This record gives sequence, C-alpha cells and structure tokens, in this order.
Amino acid sequence: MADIDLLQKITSAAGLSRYGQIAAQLQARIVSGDWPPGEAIPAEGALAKEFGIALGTIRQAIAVLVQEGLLERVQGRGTFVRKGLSGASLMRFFRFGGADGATAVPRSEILSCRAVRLDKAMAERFGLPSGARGLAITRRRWLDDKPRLLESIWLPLPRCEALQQLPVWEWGDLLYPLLGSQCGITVHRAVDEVTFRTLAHDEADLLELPDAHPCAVVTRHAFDLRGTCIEYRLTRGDAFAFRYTADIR
Amino acid sequence: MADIDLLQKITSAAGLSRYGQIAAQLQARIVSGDWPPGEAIPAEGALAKEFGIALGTIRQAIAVLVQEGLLERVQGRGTFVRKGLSGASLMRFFRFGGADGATAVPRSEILSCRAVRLDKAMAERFGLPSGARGLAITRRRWLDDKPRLLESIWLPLPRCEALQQLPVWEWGDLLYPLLGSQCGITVHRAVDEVTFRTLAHDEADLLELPDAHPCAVVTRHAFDLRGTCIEYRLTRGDAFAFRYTADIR
DNA sequence: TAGTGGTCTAGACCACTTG
DNA sequence: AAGTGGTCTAGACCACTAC
Repeated sequence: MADIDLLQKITSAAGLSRYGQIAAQLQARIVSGDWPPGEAIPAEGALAKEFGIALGTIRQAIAVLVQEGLLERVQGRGTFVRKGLSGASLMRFFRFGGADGATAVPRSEILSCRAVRLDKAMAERFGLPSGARGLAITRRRWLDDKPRLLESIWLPLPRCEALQQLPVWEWGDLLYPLLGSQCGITVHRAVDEVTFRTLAHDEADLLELPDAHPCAVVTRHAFDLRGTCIEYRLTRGDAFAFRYTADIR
Repeated sequence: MADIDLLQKITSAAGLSRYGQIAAQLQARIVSGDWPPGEAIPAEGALAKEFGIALGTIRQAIAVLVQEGLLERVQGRGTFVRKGLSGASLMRFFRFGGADGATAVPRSEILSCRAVRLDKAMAERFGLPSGARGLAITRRRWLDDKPRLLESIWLPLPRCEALQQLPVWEWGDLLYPLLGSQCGITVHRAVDEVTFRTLAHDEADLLELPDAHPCAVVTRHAFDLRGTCIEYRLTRGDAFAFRYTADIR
C-alpha cells in the first residue's frame, strides 16, 4: 500500500495521472508498430494484469486513446487499432454533379512526379533540415469524365522513396493506402485550411474552366501516428462546387 | 438486490442504460430552466444519493452531458450548466485586416426589422405551421469602419416578440445575448453551411464591393437547449477574406 | 477547513460476438 | 461456452477551490 501511495505521488509530481502514463505506453506500442492498424490489442483484463492496475484504470487509459482516435472499441469483439484515413475525405469539401458524388472516388491522373530540393518552409514542416529532398507530385482528379480538382503534393524523402520505384500507372486513385502499403506510413490526422482565390492561366486550362475563375483552395497538412507531418497538399477546385458543413458546440 | 436486477432488465428493455436515463433526467432539468445557464448543479454525492445510485454512475451520466456540451466540470468548484454561444463565432470563417480581427466583435447596423409571414420551408424549420409569423431582420456588420458582412436573419414569432418592443438602437452588437436577456432563449448549438457565389447588385452596394464580386455564404441554423431551431441566418462576406480550418480525426 | 471534482481499487453481473 | 467490452457498486484517497 505504501508503495502504491509513493508511486502515486511520483507520477503526480511528473504531471501525469496513472491512466495518463498507461495511455502513453499504449500509444508508444501503437506508434512503434507493435500493434499494427486494424489489429486487436490485448483484452482489458490482460492489460490490467500486465500493468498491475485495476480494470477501471486501464479502461480510462483506453478511453483516452479512443478519444484521440487511435483506438476503437467494439462490444464483444475487442479493442482495435484504427486504420488510417482513406484519403477520400478531401471530397468532403466539394459536391460535384450527381447525388452520389459525395461518396465516389475521383479518378487520379498523375501529371508529374519528381524528386526536388525542399525550400526552408517545406523542410521545416517535415522536420527535415533545410535543403532536404522531397517528392513533388502534380495530380488531376476526374469525376464524370470532367476534370474537377488540381492537386500539388509534397512528400518527404527518403521516407517515401518506395513511391519512386513504383510506376505511376500502378498508383491507383488513392494516395494514403499507397503510403501505407509502399512506405508503411499510416495517415492518422489531417488539418485542412480553406481559402479562396481565382485560377491562374495554367490551372484554368487543366480544370477546363474560364481564366480567373473563382476557386477554393484547400491546404492540407497530414500527419502519421507519431504526429509527424508527412504530406503537404494544395488542392484547387471550382468555388461554386464548394460546400462545407460545420457543427458548432 | 432482486429489485435492482429487475430494474436493470426493464431499463435495458427500454434501450437505455441507467446512466443514460439519469442523463436524460438531468438534461430535462437543464432544458426546463430548473438549473439555469451559468449555475452550478448539485454535487455528485448529493445527486447519487437523490437517485439512489453509486458515485461512478452519476459521474457517467454527467460525462454524457459534458460531451453534449450542456455541462462543464471544474475541479474543486463544481459542475456548471454551460452558457449559450456568444454569437461572435461566425467570425471564425473570416479574417479581416488586423491581427486581432479574429477576436474583435464587428459593429452591428440594423438595416430593417419587420414581422412577416414565413414561407413553408422557413416555418417548418421552426416547427411552426405554414403561414406562421416571424421576424425578418437585415443587418450589416462593420469592422475598422468598413462594411464587412451582410446578414439576413429570420426568427420565429411569438417566441421572439420581446425583440419588437426594444428599439433597435438598444440591441447592441450581438444577437444571442439579446435573445437570452429579452426572450429567455439560450442558443446552445449552431450548424453552418458554407458555399460560394457572386454578389447581387444590392449586396455589392451595401458591402462596398464591385458588382458580381465573389462572396462566401454561410447558412446557419441555430438551436436552443431543447434542440428546436430558433434562428435561420444567411451571412455574406468577401470570399477573399474567407479562411477556415478543419481538423480531421 | 470544508466541499468539490479527479483518480483508483476490487470486485459483480450484463450484453454482445464468435466458434 | 468462452471471451470480449459495457454497466454498476461501494468504497478510498488526492488535488483543487473557496471561505
């Protein structure tokens, strides 16, 4: 009992509750790949026994990671490591044509893909030194046989080197599953910023829209399980197809 | 014990856990005004005793309402009914000029305010019969001595009747605190939908922007504690001042 | 010092899923 | 039937806030 009290005081001094510490340890195992995405983690009872804590406490730790979106609980089946984002989530911002336009995956056409020197700002995003190398990709996305979105994507090297080996016609329509299978990167979180401007000449040409047509610009930072930025993306689409819903409080 | 088991079975049959039921009862007291916004609710121990349940269960019930945004817990002080939205939250979508533009409250200029017959769609939003009366308000909002936003607001009558009695020059810059003080309505949730279009002649005039200038349109449905829609608002602003950040997962 | 919420324990039984 | 998470109990002590 005295041991437990002492331990409690030490952890409190460190600024973390017991379940907070446990949550951090569980997170470490997920991040390290010890428990891969889609797999079940050990049962509550087993974990409680392993850490030498009560059931309620391990449940609290798990609840933290569920809240963070790292874990998913399913009654009767177990607790699972969440798979990464599908990547189709960018379409949340646009509604093109048909009724099922929201769910359909637009076809991807790679316009260019080459290794480049990252400028200072871009390298900093990826936590790399200035002048580090990256992959610069230009992509056009089609829906209903019409060009809908224009994307400029930057990825850090050498982390995404495997992509260079794979011919672009084998990439498929979604980047994130590709990052998972080829580079072992799970995209766990993305932050999108929306602004608005008019299209440049070349952009308008590629999107088959009039010159200086209004467009919505979505700037995305995507992060892996560790919280490291692993993608910077600039998406442009017809402003008049933009539609977004926000729920406040 | 047998009583408790029986009760458990009945409640399960009803599809609600014990803490779910308790949460519903607490919510009812909040909605009814029994526990007004900003006030503390009784302590956990007192509630547990009143409902004849364990501490952990009442805590779970409270957690539900915290998650819904109805309650707020503060260690050492108590659990409080959350006050409604301030109404300034619409500025989340726009960044005008200065650094503190995000926090500043724009000055409100009421252009018109009159009682009208609501059309079918509008009456349905408010849960009123077709042809019911409502208040139609046009408002222009200023920041840095420039017109920034144009708002068309509809409110249900007779719920908001008190507003008609008050001269518009005494309304102040924020609508929601006014709805609280004059009509006893707490705005607890809002759903905003963003689209883009170009300005009509009259709109461009009022915003001192060129004709057919691109604009962002925010369509808002606001709801009270009961979940009833109590405001429909259409806000228009310069598209080039639009900026919004979304965090995915 | 008294009262509040925050953390933690060591059990019990229930509901759901799978084999 | 066995294993999982979901609900609930009846306590204990700690950290924070206010008087």
